[in-house]
Amino acid sequence: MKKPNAKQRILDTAAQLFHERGYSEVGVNEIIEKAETAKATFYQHFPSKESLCGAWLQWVHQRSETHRSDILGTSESAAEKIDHYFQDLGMFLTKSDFRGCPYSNTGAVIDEDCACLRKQIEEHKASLRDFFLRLATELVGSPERGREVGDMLFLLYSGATIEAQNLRQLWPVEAARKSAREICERESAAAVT
Amino acid sequence: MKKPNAKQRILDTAAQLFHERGYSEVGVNEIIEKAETAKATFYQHFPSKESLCGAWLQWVHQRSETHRSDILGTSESAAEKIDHYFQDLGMFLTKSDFRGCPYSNTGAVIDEDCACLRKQIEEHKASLRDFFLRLATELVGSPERGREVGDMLFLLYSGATIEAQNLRQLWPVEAARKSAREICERESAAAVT
DNA sequence: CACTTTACAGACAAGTCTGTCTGGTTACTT
DNA sequence: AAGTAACCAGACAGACTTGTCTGTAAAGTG
Repeated sequence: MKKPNAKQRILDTAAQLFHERGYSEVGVNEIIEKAETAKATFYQHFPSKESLCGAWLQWVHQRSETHRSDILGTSESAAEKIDHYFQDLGMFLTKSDFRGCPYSNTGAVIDEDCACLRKQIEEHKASLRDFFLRLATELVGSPERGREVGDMLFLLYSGATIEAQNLRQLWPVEAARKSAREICERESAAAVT
Repeated sequence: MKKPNAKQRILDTAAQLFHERGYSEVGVNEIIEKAETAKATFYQHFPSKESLCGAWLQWVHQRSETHRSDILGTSESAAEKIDHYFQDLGMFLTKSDFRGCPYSNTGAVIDEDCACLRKQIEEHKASLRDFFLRLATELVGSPERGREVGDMLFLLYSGATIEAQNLRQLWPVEAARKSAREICERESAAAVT
């Protein structure tokens, strides 16, 4: 159980701290201290704190993309996959003390000219939206209706995430999940017609 | 057109800056400079920056409560009131350059021990949820079903707000509005039965 | 062995942050 | 006219911020 190299340690530590308290509330000094490394080493690997934030968000993106494609790869029905995803959200939020979406939390504190980070947020959200769009289209058959239902699920998911964070409670996720299940039932029934 | 007193100037300036860039990204120095007042005056009226934040959130809460009770007071149907509220959200976000909910944005950057601010967030969200709950219950008749539909609308509203902020685009609000309209149609049709 | 990469410790710069304090000025009220 | 409350300018403390720089030590590679 050797400890990983400095860059990885910095990234791991930053991931934890950024997620727990938010990008703007964590300083480089704290990160290197907790990562047990030196400031020179930090700036050898990351040209700035902002670029570390970018690396962190990319890492999160990769994880969540993998998670979604794992779900898409199962033999479950579209409705089951959607339900599965909401269930996992609940587990994730419970585990991480109700700190919600790293992208939304970061987007709320960076200024307009962090174009690179903004783009990452945009791309992540587009990918998440697309996930729901695909499943909804599979569910209802029609692409037009699929887009509508997909966006609805996407917004329910986002709303549940942010309100669970605000209230430090799980019920928004459970309410969203129940709503999603209801939508799936109705839409798949309508699709048969 | 005399300029208002110092306290009001500080509050107005802080309201603008906090909303534009977020609580944690705006310093006391900038506030007093833009409000054209002195630091001593600031601390004469507000014991701390945090208490100014509390005053700001309270002010926002009052405005939004008034807005909601204005809507509730009209002669429109429940479905029209809900649609009205989503429409107003779109106008608000467009006007304020897609900076979303002050409460969510603040909640993402304050730490766990700002109990006072946390409570304000909780209360505001409870009041917003209650607004949708009342309208949904009016719409569907049954309180049980009203709670479910109300929560769904609440989460759609929150999701639309946060994603419009993340993407700097209006479509999440329009999608949520359309979904809400659909829900209202269906539920009120079901309620007649 | 020599060379290069990686990492370390930490001083330092230049600025920011919140909050305190001193002292002086304006304006309203009695 | 005297007194009081509000206000203002700004120095100051003490801690924090990101980022640079110097110099050293260890580890892997030819």
